[in-house]
Amino acid sequence: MKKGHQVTMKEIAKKLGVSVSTISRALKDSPELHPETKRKIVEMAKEMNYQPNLLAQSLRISRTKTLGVIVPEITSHFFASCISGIQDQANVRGYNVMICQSNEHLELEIANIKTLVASQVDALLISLSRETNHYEHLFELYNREIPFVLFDRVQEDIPVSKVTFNDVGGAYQVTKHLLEVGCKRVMYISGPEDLYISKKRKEGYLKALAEFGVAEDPSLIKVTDLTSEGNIAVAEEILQMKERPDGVFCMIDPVAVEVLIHWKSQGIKIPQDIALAGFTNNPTSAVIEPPLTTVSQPGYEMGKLAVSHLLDQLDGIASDDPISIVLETTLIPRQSTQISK
Amino acid sequence: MKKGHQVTMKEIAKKLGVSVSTISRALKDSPELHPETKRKIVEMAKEMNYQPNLLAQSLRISRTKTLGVIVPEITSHFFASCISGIQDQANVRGYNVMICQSNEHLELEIANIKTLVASQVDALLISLSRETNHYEHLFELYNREIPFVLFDRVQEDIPVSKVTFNDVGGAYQVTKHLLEVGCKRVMYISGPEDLYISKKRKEGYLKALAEFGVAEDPSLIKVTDLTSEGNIAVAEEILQMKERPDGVFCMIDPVAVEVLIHWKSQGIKIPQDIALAGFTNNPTSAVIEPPLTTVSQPGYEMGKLAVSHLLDQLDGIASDDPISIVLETTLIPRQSTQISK
DNA sequence: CTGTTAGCGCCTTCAA
DNA sequence: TTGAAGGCGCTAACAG
Repeated sequence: MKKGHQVTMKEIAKKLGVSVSTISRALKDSPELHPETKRKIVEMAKEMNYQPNLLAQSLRISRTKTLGVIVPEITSHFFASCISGIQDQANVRGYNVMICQSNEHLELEIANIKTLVASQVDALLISLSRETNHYEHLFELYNREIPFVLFDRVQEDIPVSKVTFNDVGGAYQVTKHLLEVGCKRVMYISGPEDLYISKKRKEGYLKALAEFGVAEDPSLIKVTDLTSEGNIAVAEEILQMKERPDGVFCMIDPVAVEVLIHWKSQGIKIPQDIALAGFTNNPTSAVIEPPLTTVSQPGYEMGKLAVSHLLDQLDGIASDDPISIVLETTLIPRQSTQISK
Repeated sequence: MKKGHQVTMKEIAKKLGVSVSTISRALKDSPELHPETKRKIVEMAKEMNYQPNLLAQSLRISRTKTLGVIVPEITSHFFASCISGIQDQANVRGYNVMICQSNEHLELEIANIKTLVASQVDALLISLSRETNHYEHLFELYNREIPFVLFDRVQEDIPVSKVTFNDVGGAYQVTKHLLEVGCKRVMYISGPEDLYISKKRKEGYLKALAEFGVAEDPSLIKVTDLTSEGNIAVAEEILQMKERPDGVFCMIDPVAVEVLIHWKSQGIKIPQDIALAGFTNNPTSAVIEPPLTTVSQPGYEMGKLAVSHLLDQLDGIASDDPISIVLETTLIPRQSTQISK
């Protein structure tokens, strides 16, 4: 199959017996042009169904008005929300968006960056993959002076703007909530320990404990690799403990969901035996039984803000100096922590 | 902020004292070239960190190796899966992807098409918005000979290839299942009646009834506008019926989920009082209480297949004659229809 | 084996 | 008020 022919300025020019530059001027409503000529050209363009070739335009002005986006996973509801916010805001500002997913692989992340750069996107928005443990590709972007921002999964040492959630605050809120409903032994189930959010949420967890005068207990911090098997293994491990926790805060909702299902299958009552909370506010968490207490992160807002700031920088409205934008999270208390005493 | 400069062939040429065409040839590994020259050029290109400008390349060869995708909603898990499949398969075949969402609006759908066409995508994959009730924009694409395929939300009269699920079959499966577990009065909750899937799933529903010798009963077909309010209104309506159904098949999972939640809040036991089933197999449906019987649609596979076929057509491997690819669905029986007698 | 030339579609001086 | 010329970065036919 071959693509049909697109009308070009040249053809309009020939048809009307004028030069291509006149067409160009007429179509961008240049004032220095006879109104009558302009009218005729605009009319003819419409009649011939002329559509400007963005490729040629971009090549000429060396700007594509396109942003590149890299996320770990499109199928994650959270990242889908971010993308949605990015797109909407980009469109508002007259930009298009090219989206790639890294599938949580460093290698793909690097390949995606390369593709997007080759496609001459004006700037990038990146959320790092779980595998990303070195950052040369990002420093290279920086050195090549290709504007970009990091969002959600960020790396602190890269000198670009970052948009994140107040992870410490969110984890603090939820831990505090567990303590307030009466939990005495609150556990934190963390993801891989080198992940940014693992660290930040642990920080919030410890902060709440400290505030309530509860001593840190290493046996009350478990680590999962975030796979289903890993999550369920941790859930089972907890059941085997001599002294079980009476409240558990999972770093992310999917872990909490799998723990909850496993425990229910073992006859554990939630929240009576163990209260359980997550973080992210996935759609699933609201409908599971019992509904899961969690912390909501406005992904759509995050996407919008990231684009706004990035374009402000591009347009010179905002300074090029990197800033850190921190979005607040909201505790969503549900039945999984509603201990009636 | 201004974007940093990108190295061009011209610069490599000047540095090495050869012509630009020689550079071009070396970089695409042309055989008619002195190996030594080639070596030097490739080396220098790497040293200068040369990256080809896809824009210029595309303009020259008038092919972008980019596909445009339009979906109603990225945040829907099903469409996210499709996108994921589209991207993966496109990458395998050396294509990039630009994604747009219509947010279920016809106007945005039209605007998206325009943008993607202006960006010179080689072809499009489109899933129609709910609002789309006329099809001039698609016929225009067709007339302009821009290759495209429709997937999931299709319109039958457009002479292009379509990828769909066997909706009739899926609805038949799930209705039959309800009848087999002992339901006597099976209801179908439909979406807006002009939607393709509303019609097709009704067809499957009726087919199963007929096969079981059950007469069609108009009072056992309800229509929702698919909003939360609409869904809950229908749920409540059913409770008010003198003769309630004992089994209900909802056109899509989200409807079933909202019905289920409303009924539970009213003290209805599922499946004992009324058995309930959906269609789509959203992640939510597996964790709700009771887990929802539904029909799974492999979105990722759909995306992959749509791209494969489209690119086969583009590459002349497949005929340009439109075909219809129909994917089979799978019944996922869960507790919401597990009536123990 | 390599350079010259021409042009993809568009925009923008510079002249007229 | 309009046209001619040059060039964005790259490829490809045509000469040598």
